[in-house]
Amino acid sequence: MSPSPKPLVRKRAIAAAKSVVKIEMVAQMAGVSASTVSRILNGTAVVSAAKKLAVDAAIAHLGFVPNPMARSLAGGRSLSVGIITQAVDSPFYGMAMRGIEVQLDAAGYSPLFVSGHWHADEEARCIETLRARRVDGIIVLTGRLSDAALRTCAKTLPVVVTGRTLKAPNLASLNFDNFEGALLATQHLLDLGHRDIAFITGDLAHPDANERLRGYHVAHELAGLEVNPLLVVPGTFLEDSGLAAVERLLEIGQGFSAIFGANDQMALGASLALHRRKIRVPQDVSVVGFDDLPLSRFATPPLTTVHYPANELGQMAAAAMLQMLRGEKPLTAVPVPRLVVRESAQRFAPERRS
Amino acid sequence: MSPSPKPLVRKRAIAAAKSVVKIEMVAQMAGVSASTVSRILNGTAVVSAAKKLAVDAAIAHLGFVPNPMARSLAGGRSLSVGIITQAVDSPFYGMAMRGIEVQLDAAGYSPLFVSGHWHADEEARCIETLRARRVDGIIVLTGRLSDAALRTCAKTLPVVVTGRTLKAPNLASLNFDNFEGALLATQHLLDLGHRDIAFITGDLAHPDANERLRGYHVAHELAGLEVNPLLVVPGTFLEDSGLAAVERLLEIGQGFSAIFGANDQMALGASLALHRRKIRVPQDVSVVGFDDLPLSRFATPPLTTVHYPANELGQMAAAAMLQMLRGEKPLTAVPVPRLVVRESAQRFAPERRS
DNA sequence: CTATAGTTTGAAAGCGCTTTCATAAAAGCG
DNA sequence: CGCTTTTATGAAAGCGCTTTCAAACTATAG
Repeated sequence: MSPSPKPLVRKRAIAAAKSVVKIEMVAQMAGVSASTVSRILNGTAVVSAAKKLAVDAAIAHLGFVPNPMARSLAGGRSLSVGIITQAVDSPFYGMAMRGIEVQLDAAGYSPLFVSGHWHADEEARCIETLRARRVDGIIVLTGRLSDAALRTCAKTLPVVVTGRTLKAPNLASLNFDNFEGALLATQHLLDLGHRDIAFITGDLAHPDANERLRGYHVAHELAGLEVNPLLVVPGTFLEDSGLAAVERLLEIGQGFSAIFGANDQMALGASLALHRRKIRVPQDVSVVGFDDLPLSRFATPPLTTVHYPANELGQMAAAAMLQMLRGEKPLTAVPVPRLVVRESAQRFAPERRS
Repeated sequence: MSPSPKPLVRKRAIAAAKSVVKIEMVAQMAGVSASTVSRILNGTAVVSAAKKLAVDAAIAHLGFVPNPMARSLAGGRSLSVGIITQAVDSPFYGMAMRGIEVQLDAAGYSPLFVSGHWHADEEARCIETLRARRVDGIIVLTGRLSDAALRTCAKTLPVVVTGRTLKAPNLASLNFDNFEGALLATQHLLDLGHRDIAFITGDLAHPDANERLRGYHVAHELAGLEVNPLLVVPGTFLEDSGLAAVERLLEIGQGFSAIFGANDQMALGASLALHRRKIRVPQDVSVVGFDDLPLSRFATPPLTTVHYPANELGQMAAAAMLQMLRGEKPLTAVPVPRLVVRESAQRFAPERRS
């Protein structure tokens, strides 16, 4: 046993041929210590102007890019935030994701997208995944997670959630006013003279769906009208459920002059059902949707719908997250609903079919 | 200067109240060294069955989850792969992303999505971003990057690219047969008796767009027919360009009995233009698209289109990447195109408008 | 039985940063 | 002007893992 610890200067076999620039090299070139470079990089302390200049030059010259893994490990933050979306392949969530991406990127954070597919337990698993990846915060786009679960999550990480209103420490909620939107849409139809307005609900396990339903009801109330319960048909937010809903309505012989779908996808499905029965939109029946998907503008006919500012909402969610991460109080104002009038709804004309 | 290095045992202030389980704690509980735990975690070496059992138990008991940052830093791999997509908010890329996500996840890798927005230089910047994040590989979904740029990139990282055929070391390309798909669609229209088939091209800066155009041409050739160049109208892959294309055709009085849009979005735009002019689809004019977007099934009328297996393609791209990462030769077989016949195209009936 | 090759295991050296602690230099004060 | 307070800077200790190296065993043979 040789007590003299021989200076084992060995090299990792892994390090690829092209060695990346490290902070130490920058330090050396600028004639300062690594600590100083780090301080400049993070703005953690005051550094003399001269040294800052030298370091900046060295960084530029060497093309140094700090290794995020090392930073995270040492700094205790990962500079990434997890996004729980419901479906990466949904146009709707896609827009929100885009908004988030833009904001986060500007602040040097990376988004980590995972999808929960509308399952509370899958979302819970997503949270675990994200936690394992050591994200600095989590943005939940709507979803089925219970309020309690979110609160618990917020105990250890800042959380931003959309699609519900929830007050809790370390948690911000951005809720688009679905009620107001549905109110607007229903009133539009009412204003056009429609009295028998069918409503295809979304999945009622979902707060959004309930709020939209409520808007439909309240619009009637405000107009002093009764809602015919037979005109309210359940849907799932998917196209085929809109189609099925209309077929059911037609089957039971329930008359209606307009349809309000709780989202565009169902409204489009409903349109197709009407088309199949040779019922014209909007001449025979008016159709209104909710969400304003990009494609709705180009539907046949272009769909009148409530604009859902998914992109802005995403941006705001990200902004709120960044604020929380900086220890500020997050802003939670959201854009107000706006009806986009296109061609799928027109004034009620009595000479329609039953 | 005291030469005796006093044993500074200080604690980080950062470490939150709830300390996470570390590998050392597992080691201690299992009565082995951290090295052994690591070896079991990674399967890097043979470990006696007894110890493995003890360690597994300890891991389960403590709920230990290795810190990916530390792993990456020490191991030299980040266990993440970068995906350059063109638009996170596109239904089309969304499906591919979903496919990628699934595959990667199963292998313990994380996807890192960035979008290039159809700009070569923006994509180049994306590559830098990803490289800075130390991804282990890059998947490029189509895009405008030059072949040369991709080859260069492949020198330092495994690359998988879709939407083009490219042979290079350390690079796999998965190319869906757009030509064959367009051939199928055009032949379908030809078989239905159509002779004046308008074609709305995609953005021709794009290989896919060219291949689809070629399919349109070759289908005519094979049928011994001439293509009327006036029937080929440029588009951009976006809905409004499909609409504009049809309007142009109508304006110059060019007769046609069918339209083949280089993607569904344009085909849908075209349908709307027809609808506006009171031209019925498919009675007056047949319309065929390409891509088979989820919504196309519910268009009015449901769109006949070429199915683009975006999800499968995404899965395959991810699978190929994982194979490369493991040092295997990647499989690059892709699904063959398939025409989905729905209701927007029907047999040519001469009693149509010009 | 002792020498030799083959296995399993642990100690310790990093991976590339951040941050603490200590020190040297600069500044303030009587 | 000596002495205390305040900066600016550097040395070095981790962050939580992986991996090398060598030591401790075990099995195989001479």
